[in-house]
Amino acid sequence: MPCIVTRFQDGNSPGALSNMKADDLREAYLAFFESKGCVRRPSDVLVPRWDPSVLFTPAGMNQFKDHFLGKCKLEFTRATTCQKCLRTGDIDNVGRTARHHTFFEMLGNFSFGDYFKREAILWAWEFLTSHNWLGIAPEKLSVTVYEDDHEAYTIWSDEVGLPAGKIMRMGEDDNFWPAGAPTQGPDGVCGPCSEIFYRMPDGSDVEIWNLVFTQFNRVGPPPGNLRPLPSRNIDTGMGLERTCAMLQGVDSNFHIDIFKPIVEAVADACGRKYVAATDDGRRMRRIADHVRACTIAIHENVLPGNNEEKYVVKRLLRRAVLDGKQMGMKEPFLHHLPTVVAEMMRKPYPELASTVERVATIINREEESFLSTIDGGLDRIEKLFTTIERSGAGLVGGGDAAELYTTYGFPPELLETLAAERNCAFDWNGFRESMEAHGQRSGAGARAEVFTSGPLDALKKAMDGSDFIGYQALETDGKIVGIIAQDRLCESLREIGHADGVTVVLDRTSFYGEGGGQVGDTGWLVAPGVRFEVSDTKREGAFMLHVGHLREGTIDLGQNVFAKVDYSRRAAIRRAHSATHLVHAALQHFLGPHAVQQGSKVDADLLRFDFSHTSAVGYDVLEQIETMVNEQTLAALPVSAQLLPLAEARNTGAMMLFGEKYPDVVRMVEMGDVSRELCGGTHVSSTGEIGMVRIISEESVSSGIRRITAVTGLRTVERLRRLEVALAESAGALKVPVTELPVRLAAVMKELKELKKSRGPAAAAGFSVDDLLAEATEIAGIKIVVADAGGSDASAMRQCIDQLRRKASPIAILLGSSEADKVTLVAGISRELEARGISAGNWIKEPATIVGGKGGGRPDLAQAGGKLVDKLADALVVARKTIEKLLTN
RNA sequence: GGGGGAUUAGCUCAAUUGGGAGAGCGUCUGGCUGGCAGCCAGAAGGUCAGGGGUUCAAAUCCCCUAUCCUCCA
Repeated sequence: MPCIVTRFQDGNSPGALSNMKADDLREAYLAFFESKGCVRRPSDVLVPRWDPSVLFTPAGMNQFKDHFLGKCKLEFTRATTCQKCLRTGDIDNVGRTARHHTFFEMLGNFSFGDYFKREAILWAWEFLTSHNWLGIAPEKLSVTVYEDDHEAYTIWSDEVGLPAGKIMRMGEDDNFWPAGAPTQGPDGVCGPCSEIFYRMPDGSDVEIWNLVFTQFNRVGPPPGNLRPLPSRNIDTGMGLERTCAMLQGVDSNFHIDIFKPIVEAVADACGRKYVAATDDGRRMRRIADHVRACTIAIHENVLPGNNEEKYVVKRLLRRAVLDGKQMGMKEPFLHHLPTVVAEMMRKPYPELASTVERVATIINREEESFLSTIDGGLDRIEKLFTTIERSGAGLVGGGDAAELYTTYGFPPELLETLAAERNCAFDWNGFRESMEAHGQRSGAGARAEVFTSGPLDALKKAMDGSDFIGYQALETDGKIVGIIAQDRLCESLREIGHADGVTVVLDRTSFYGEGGGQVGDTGWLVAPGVRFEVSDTKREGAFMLHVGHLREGTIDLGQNVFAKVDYSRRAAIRRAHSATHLVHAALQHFLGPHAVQQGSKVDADLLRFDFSHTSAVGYDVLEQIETMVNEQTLAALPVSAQLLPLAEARNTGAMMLFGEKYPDVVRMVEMGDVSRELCGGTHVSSTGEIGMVRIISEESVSSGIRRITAVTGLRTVERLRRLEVALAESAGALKVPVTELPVRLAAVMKELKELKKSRGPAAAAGFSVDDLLAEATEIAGIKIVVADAGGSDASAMRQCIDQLRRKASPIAILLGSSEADKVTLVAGISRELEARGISAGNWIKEPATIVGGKGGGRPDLAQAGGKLVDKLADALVVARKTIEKLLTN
């Protein structure tokens, strides 16, 4: 692939190491802070699934939340990272401005109760200005501090030596984190910050570095609500892209060495030239940004979808497709771009290369799906335009546009373009109002706090977690270290028969908490005179939470109990979990390496396994997979688990999931030489224990993801038995051997159908059309049939009328039938009578009232009904009189 | 998590105020035919997503469930 070298004018170079490449800046920053004692940590994943309060990693500090709160044991108190981040708050500005992105990288250094303001400020200054590092001319830099933060001000002025004119004091909206926290909230840790700005060649000041000094705990509204924290933290961030732009002397982040080639690849894919200051230039930058974000998100297995982070990816992709469409692109083109993104990111994130093909496929699919959504909306839009033209309004209403958008996903920008082609205006204000209303209706979801807190926080400070010994033992002594009822920590539990589950935490347990797809254990916590039934086990951090009900006695904090896992259930879960690994391996073998796990649920002798695959897995392949898995269970392969460093596990080729962040030491589960997977779950010791594995279904669960459900062990036996009984009973009923059931059944069905067909609808009701015709009376050459059709239903009578009309026109027919508590009448007349102004609908009205009902229909056929079953005969008499009168007039 | 929409023949989709379930393509049969989606005639093919309700009558109105699409968080 072409590597485009961006050249810069020397006149713009800010210092000694000008024109520094992004890769070099990243390395320099991390190396510098390493030299200050910070531990270099890898970037956290872009999608932190462990953190429910955010969809994407928004900042470098995210992976250190627990460190900041002292919620975990600190193995280091200084750290530095280059973090992949994604934010959508400023999405509308992306492409329009020089500095806004969705995806970006943030360089940061962090202190957890270690160094504070002085070091953070001095080091930042050193890194920026020292000729050993960036060597930026000091006169180009200025800073801000929070208005009350005299400490920071003094460091900047006295120690760094910045003149007063270069230090601005700003209010809480600009220089506090979270913004406006002192007066507006939220409660919790917060602090002033200090920002460093660079004077660009055009005279504007660009913020390149933010130093956050978290030193307060906010408690309620002011005054006096900011309490000093015992341990103060440093959280800093320097935007990689904008700092690069500064160093490389380019006017936009999109023109730095790792970004410009992506923008130009977009231009190539669109077959036109990139000209920065045009609408298309803006579109290309936006596409480049969005594709960069999506490439990495999809790499982490976040596929475009309908909620949460999946929806963000979808929205980004669709915006990019739309931009292409607005530039005249008719075919998918985005999928050419991930390769370029991976190449630009090769140094820091080499793993992107391994999934780039898959990413491209997924992007292509989403492009196609969006294009077909647009196609689907087009005929709807035609209808809209015809009504607009008819009304002569010359305006596409905002409400209509919003409906098209929210219901059918048709983008308003495109609608505006189409409207313009027909000389129609577009009501953007109305559109925004309608969207506002839609937002109101949807209801704003409660936003999770940045730092969540719960009843376990105190426990987390006191200990690392429960000691889990459930891999080896299913029974153990343990001490109760926490009791949580109604979301609150309690000293004891005395009430028997409480409705809501209570959570018990032990210092040591054999109970496996739900995780890794495996369901939680059940069982008992017992002590003399005490029985606590555990109905589920969950986990939070390293704590196992035994959820259940007290059945006997009382329990207290500090008490010792004996924890007994339900043995046979756990054995069944083990079987299913080990079978899952075999199924996973077999899928990869038969479908290819793309068929990676997307999620799973492992229950007692039941497993559900989701994996990436774009089409249905054929029956024959399923059969092969099932056979392979059963061969492996019959071979009774040894299963072992061992702890080893992550790097070592990676070298063994163990199955690892992209986008998962693994701890430094991982647990690797091996089954013979057929499966090697990182897994924290519980497993059999030989695959022979699994018993027979049967795949019972294969289905689509969302686009690009298939689901296999299978049973193991005793459940397979039960299932087979149940099916056999059903088969045997069916065969018995048809009096054939089981093996001949399909043939016989087909024959019976065929016979039944032919039988039904050979008898007409009238015959089914016990009379014939010919009989009716024979009983017909005649007035003025027109036949009249009025008859009781027994128990026929309305449909049979209709067909009967049709036959009569075909056989003997002109004719007027009215049939009635009765069931237990219901009378149905159907009347029909032939076309000639209809032409004379006679209406079946009018005819049927009077008889209908006789049976206590009403009815109507079309002139040539009408239907009515009533409740008075014994009046049917009367109704028929009336019907005959009525039609005779109508015909003689 | 919430809002809107959809679900009808193998496929793509129609069906006015509630009143007889349709078309095109595909399939099958027969006939015609020197072409680019050949033409003509005929036939088969339906749990109108499932369940409940309103009504004399429901594909159509109401409620519930499932699945899919879509917007928002």
